[in-house]
Amino acid sequence: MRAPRDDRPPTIHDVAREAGVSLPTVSRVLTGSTPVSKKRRDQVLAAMKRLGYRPNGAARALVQGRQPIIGIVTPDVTYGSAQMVRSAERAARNAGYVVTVSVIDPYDLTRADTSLDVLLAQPIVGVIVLDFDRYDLKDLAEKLAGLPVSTISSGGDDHLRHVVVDDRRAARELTEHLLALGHKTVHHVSFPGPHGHPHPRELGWRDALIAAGVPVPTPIQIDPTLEGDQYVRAGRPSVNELLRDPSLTAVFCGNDQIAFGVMRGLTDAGLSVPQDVSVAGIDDEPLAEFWGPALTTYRLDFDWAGAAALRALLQPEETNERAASSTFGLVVRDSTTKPKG
Amino acid sequence: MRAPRDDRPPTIHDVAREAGVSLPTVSRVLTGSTPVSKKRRDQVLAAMKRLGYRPNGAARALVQGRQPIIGIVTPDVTYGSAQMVRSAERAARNAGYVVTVSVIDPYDLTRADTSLDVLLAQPIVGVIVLDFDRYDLKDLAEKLAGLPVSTISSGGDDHLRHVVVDDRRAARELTEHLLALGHKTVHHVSFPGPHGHPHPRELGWRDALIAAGVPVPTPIQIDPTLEGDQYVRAGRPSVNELLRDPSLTAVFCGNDQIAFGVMRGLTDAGLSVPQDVSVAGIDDEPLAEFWGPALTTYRLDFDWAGAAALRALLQPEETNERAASSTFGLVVRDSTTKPKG
DNA sequence: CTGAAAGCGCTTACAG
DNA sequence: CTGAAAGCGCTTACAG
Repeated sequence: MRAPRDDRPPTIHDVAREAGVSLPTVSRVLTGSTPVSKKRRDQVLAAMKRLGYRPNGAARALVQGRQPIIGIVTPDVTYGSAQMVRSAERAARNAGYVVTVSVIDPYDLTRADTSLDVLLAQPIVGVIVLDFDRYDLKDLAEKLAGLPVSTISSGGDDHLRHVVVDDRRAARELTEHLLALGHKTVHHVSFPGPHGHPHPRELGWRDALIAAGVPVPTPIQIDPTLEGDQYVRAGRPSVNELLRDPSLTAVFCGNDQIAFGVMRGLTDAGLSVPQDVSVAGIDDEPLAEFWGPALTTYRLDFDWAGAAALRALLQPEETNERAASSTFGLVVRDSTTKPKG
Repeated sequence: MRAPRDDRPPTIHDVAREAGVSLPTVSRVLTGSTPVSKKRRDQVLAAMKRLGYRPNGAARALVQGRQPIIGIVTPDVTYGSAQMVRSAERAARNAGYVVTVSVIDPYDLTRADTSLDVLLAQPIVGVIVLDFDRYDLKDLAEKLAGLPVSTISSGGDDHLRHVVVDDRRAARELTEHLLALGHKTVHHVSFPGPHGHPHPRELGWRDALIAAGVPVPTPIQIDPTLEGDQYVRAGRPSVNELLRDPSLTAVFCGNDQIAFGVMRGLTDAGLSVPQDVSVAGIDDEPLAEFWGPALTTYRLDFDWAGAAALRALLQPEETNERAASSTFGLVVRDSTTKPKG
């Protein structure tokens, strides 16, 4: 039944024999759980080196009942999610965990299923779901049932540990900023939400328009199957649709990438930003301030959120945090101004 | 010794009892290795559902001797590495593996050590190292000794399975493009290589200048500890250094992000691109074509490379591939032109 | 400080 | 098609 020795890497057993000590002794120098005499410790260390021994995480995990792996599920790899992944990864590593990232496209459920199954077949401690808003909640919740899950979303869900990055509020404030400048209304190129539902960013935009009692233009939808780094491509063509409304003076875009594309499209159409049309994004990517004109946008707490989601997962008692750091807020730059005339 | 039942999730054993079948039967419906009668299969499935059973990957891994996890080590999360991670992840998933990503900063070896140790303590099949050029080879190779490793680098290493994305050639061709336009020489803002060594992109630039017999300006170094998405910030300040040389007419930047920052800095200094100074990047990020002016750059085979590195890891016999697809090559846009006069 | 033994949850020949 | 048993590599009480 046992595979021939050479097929498998050396085990603790080989090390023990090589070092002339018992199995538990090897284990002890590995874990440091119990003191081991210097002499034996050195023998063991030398034997490990000679054999090229590497501990088998699966075996260790089996015994200890849990494995230091945390799964991260993200709908795409945009600036924001990359930031959250990075900060969650850093926090996880500091806590002794390793992070496994699965990009699960809410618009490609067949592949998504495979991805999730592969992820969930791993011995993981729990799962962090980024931009939870974009998933069809029931499906995902069912799949994850029984596992510790922490989510980052715009609103939070009472049934799950969650961290709130308030996209909806950000979108509302951004829209209010444009209205306050004197625009009669604000158009919107929307970031895709879950199947058939608007993203909270679209809801926040709508909130502001309705509260102000101004007309609500039909939002322009971009192709939801675009890859995360291709949103900029969606911006340019959407300009054609925007320009059908001659009253256009201000656009709020579902993220900075889309805004970059829209600005480019407007320029190509002979319009200037912000003189003819004001444009705002959301995310505050590093390039936003370097664009010409520098982009008005909204800084979200991505760095904070990743780490907070990890805390929520590991320490449920202190859960359900809400972004409150000073890095959250409107960033007014050069791409928005008063309407002409 | 056994932990109280309620502390641990249900096992195959619980399912077997609940379903009134034997242990191997449950295992068989799980793996599909052997046919199971419809009646029992249904009983088992129902029991699993009732109990919320989820297979324990660690146990499975232990038995099978290998675990479907592949580690990816990357120095940062820039556009190129994000692309490679994505394509490797996709290929891995299709092959039934899950991918674990560790961002390991070549300039922060203390943290790097922890990261690597956590990663290597996991039961992984092998490791893919992205942008291998940026690491201090000996250290890393020693750590990874004995594990299957595949690398993506500019040159390849005979001791390791590797995939070549020829940065050096790309940098050379880009520099040649600028020289061919009539520039007397080309300045360089360099992308950080491994400690104390130039990155292949810098070498390629130097190759071209030396081959052309033109003077080689001192390359401008950016802060190597910058995060991957912050390179754009390095571009602007480097303009001050560039402008010390009054003969400046062309700059090749170590990546597109740096080029964006440099273009911004030049504009801020009252110079126009490309009339006063030509600027080229390397990577061809999605934004390169949307920038004003659209950036001349070099498209590298990131998508291909990630998948190829996975193949090299899993099928060493067909290893050591070299980028050859049609997506590899110079992309001339608006940011480069002939020198004035 | 050290060793013999049991057990983590699962899969895989083996024998029907 | 099905069940009893061994074993994957490691850790952890237990007994000295």
